[in-house]
Formats: sequence, structure tokens, C-alpha cells
Amino acid sequence: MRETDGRPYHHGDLHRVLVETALAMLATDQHWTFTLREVARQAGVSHGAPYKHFRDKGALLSQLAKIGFERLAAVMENALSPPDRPFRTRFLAAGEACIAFAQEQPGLYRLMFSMDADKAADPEVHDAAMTSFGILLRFLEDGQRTGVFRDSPLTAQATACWAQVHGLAMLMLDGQLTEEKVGPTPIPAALDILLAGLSS
Amino acid sequence: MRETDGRPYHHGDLHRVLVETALAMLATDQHWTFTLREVARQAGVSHGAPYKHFRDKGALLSQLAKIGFERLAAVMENALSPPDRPFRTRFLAAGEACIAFAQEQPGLYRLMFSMDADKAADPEVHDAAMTSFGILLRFLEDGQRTGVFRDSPLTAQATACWAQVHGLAMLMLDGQLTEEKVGPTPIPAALDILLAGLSS
DNA sequence: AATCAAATGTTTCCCCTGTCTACATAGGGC
DNA sequence: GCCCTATGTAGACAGGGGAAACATTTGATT
Repeated sequence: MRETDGRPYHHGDLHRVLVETALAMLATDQHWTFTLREVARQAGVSHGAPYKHFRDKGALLSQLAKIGFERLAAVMENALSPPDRPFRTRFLAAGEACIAFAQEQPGLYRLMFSMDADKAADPEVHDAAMTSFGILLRFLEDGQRTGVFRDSPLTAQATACWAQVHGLAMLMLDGQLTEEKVGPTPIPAALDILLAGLSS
Repeated sequence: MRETDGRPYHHGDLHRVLVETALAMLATDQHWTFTLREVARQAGVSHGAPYKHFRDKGALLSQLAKIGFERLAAVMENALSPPDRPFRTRFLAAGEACIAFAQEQPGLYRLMFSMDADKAADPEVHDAAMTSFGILLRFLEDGQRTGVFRDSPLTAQATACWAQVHGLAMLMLDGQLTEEKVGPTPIPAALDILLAGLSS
């Protein structure tokens, strides 16, 4: 028994708390350099405890990446959803929303796209990424049907959009979008160029 | 004296050898996860020796990133240089060359764009990145002068190109460009979309 | 209710890394 | 020939990831 201190021996919900603690760190940090031991420390638990809930550090990272893609999907849907606006407006809103997401959660965003690099990637992460991509695909499809977007292969358009937004996000996080280099408002400016390539 | 083994006490050119060893590791690895001790080991030198040539690990990483940008600039110039071809051809060649570079040196490419994230970035790295960007700017300027490219702000076009190519490269490295998602030839397809947005 | 098995935390190890400090060796200017 | 400095080595330390052994609870079975 542990009547002396308030905390019981068994935490009760450590899995969730570990994830939330790690997410909080990712929100602060520019890179996902946090250590598993520090997560355990902040969760008020010994450094061995996390291994009862995650095979290794990578398993925790995978879960975080999956959550990140779910949040990104929500951000995209939210930016696209009010359909009573021009397609171009919704497109720009979604692109900027994704980039804002990356800027608000730099560590998480970087982590999301780093977790698929090795072959042993968690398929759940891949699926979550696929969901976000699906939202984009459907939007472009609607745009083509309405005649707003050019009638070129959907996957090509989607790849271009995905790459453009991801590229802008990464360059911004990496501090490459300095004003001397790309002007005061590079993001809408660049998205406009792409939009011109999509529009019919 | 060290007459017994062939290696003299002083290496003679350790700085260069450390850089080259690290570059070799970067060429193999998907991420730049190599350790400084391992570099020293492969260079056949004690684990403390590198500190006589680099303030810390970050200093070596910065130098590698700088070399990477110089190589990238060379790749771009090479792809753009024969001017007796249509602008669109040269544009596509340069984009694909950059992405091929990333694919051949995934670790190095990732490192290059990771080194500017923190504020204490080596200004030399930034300058080297700027040089590559300048090559792109000049090409677009030529294109506009010739009337091949639309007459929109240069920095906007350059940002869009830079982000598109970098985004494609990163997505490819991260294994996000699966065929089921983006079709068989996503890179030229996506670059074509962007090109449509640039062309007049 | 008593008991045993599984789940979850803790402690203690091991080996690795980056970095610092003290020491060894070599080469070049005087 | 001698000393200063550049360069390399050896060892120490803190901190991390991970495994193993041990402790504490919970809960299912009887």
C-alpha cells in the first residue's frame, strides 16, 4: 500500500498520460528530440514504466504521428467544409490551415512525416496519412466536376497540392522562408501559382 | 613514435577524412543518425580526436549541410545549363534532378534542410542554400523575359517551385508517394501541374 | 473469502553517446 | 637543439534506450 503519498502504485491511465505528456512536449519543441525518460519523469512515473505500454520509443512516436494525422485531417475538413464559398477560397484556406497547423505544432508535424521513412513503419500511421490525402482527393474531384479545376489526372493534381503545402510547411519550419528570399507573404503567393496550374 | 603500425600518431588530414567518412555514412543512411564516435572509429582515430577539428557534433553537421547545398547547386546548374532546349524541358529536368539528388543522398538531403531550424544556424549553411535559390531565381527571370513564364512576382514563382520540389523530395523519402496513392509517375505529373501555373 | 495469475510500476544493470579534462606526441620556428 | 602549439589518446561523467529481476495491485477462479 502507498497510503503516505497521494499517488497509488498503479497509475491507472498511464498510456493516455504518456501520450498527452509527449504531445505537450512536441507542441513546445521544434524537433521531436524529447526523451522517453523525460516523458516518464513528467508523468511522475519511473523510467521503466513506459515499456509496459509501448514496445519501445518508436511505438510511442508512431502513436503520436497517427494522432497528428488525425488532427491534420480534422483541420483540413474544417477549412474546406463550409461549401458556400468559391473553390479557390476553400483551397487557399485549407492550404494555409495545414501550414498553420505545422507552425503551431512543429515537433508533431515533423514527426508525422518522419515515421514512414523506414520500412517497418506502423501501417496505422500510413492509413491515417491516407485519410488526409483522401480528403484532398475528394475536394479536387468536386472541383473538377464543377468545372472549376482543370481536367487533368486527379492523382497528379493531388500530388502537386500535397507536395506544395508540405514543402511550404517544411521550408517555413526550417526557417528558409526569409523575407529577403521570398517576400512578405510567400505562402498565399506560392499557393496562388499552384492554383493557376489547377484552374481551368 | 609508432613504427610498429603504419599509421603515424598524427593523421595529417583528419578534418577532411572525418567529413568524407560522415558523407559516406549519410549516403547510406536514410536518416542522419550516425554517431560522432562511429565516424571517428571508421576514420581509425580515437573518439576524442574530432573535437580538435569541430567544436561539437553540430559543427560537423553544419559543414556537411553546406557541402550538400553546394552539390545541390551544382546539380541544378548542370540540369539547367544546356540552354538550347525549351524552358519547360529544362525546368522539368532541374526538378527531377533535385529529387534524384535527394533520393541518392537521403541522409544528406534531410540534414541540409534540418540545419537551419534553430536560430544559432551556421550562416554559411544559409548562404549556401541561398545560392541554390539564386540559381532558380535567375532561371525564372530568364523565362519571364523570354515570355515563356507568366509575369507574376518572381519570388512567388520561386517559392512555389522550391516548395514543390522540396515537398516532392521529402514525400518520396518518407515513402508517402506510393503508387496506389499518386499513380506510377507522380513526380513529372506534379511538376507539370506547377508548370501550367507558371506558363503564360 | 482465499489464492493465484496477469498487469503494471520500480530498481538495477548494461552499453551507447556527446563532451570535458588530463596527458602524450609530433612538427615548426627560434 | 629547444620550446610552443597543434593534434591525437585515454579516461571520466552524465544522460539515454532498453532488458531483467523484483514489487505491488487487480481481478478471475475456486
